[in-house]
Amino acid sequence: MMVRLATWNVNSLKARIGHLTDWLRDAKPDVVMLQEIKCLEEAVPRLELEDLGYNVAAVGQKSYNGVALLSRHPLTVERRALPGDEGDVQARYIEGLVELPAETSDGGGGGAVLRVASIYLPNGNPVDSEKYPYKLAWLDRLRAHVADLLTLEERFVLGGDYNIAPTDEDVYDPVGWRDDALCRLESRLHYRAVINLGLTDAYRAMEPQGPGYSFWDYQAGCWPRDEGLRIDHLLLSPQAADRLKAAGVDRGPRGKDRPSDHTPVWCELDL
DNA sequence: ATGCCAGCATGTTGCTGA
Repeated sequence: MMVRLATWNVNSLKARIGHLTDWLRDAKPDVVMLQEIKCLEEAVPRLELEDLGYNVAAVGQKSYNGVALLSRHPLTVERRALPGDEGDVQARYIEGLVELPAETSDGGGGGAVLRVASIYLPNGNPVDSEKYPYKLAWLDRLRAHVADLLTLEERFVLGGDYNIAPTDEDVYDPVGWRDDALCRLESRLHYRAVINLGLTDAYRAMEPQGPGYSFWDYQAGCWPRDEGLRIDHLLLSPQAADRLKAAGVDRGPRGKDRPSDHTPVWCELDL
């Protein structure tokens, strides 16, 4: 069974609900990780999503941040925050289990399970503010949690806006962005420490040459000039990466009227 | 060196984002 997953920073779920439902009807993903829903959990337009066949789980926050999971299959929430700092109140992490239909079982008798998470990693700018150490600490906490998850030897997909362009190939102007929190070496080293535990970047694994931009600033005509960055990623456990069949970026939603500044990144797993 | 755009709340201006 082919399972389609996608991650999309919608930059306000309320403002983007029309684009989101249009895209869900077109792309028909099984699981979607959303970021920057910018609303409380009770303000999520649940019925419009459920009408399209999705189960919905969200961790919300007024005005800022906020993450959600959508799944066409049964969904249970495992975590509503990234472990490692009880004092961190920003809504940036939700983790759940998706129960796939029983006929996709690999022999265990029951249905197969896929663990998924939606991640909104701190931006970190400006780098001389307290926001930058918060970003690096968040990456360290993520590394510790991924290390724990890997001991389970499960299939999992951690999708989200990582606010990291992993290499210069992922930036339209690497020199201009060299000292930015999304690109600077210290950020990349902390991110690579997560990847190097054994995760696979789905897009880069399938498209070694493609620019794969997923974000274009609203300003300065970045979209028409294709001046983008690849900062939204689907990171796969080894057991999920073994099943990776395709990955890509869907630029369609970024070209619409009143778009998010990000566009969906997707992958397909044969589970 | 700054603003460029967009969304939101503290709302007709300021904060935040990337």
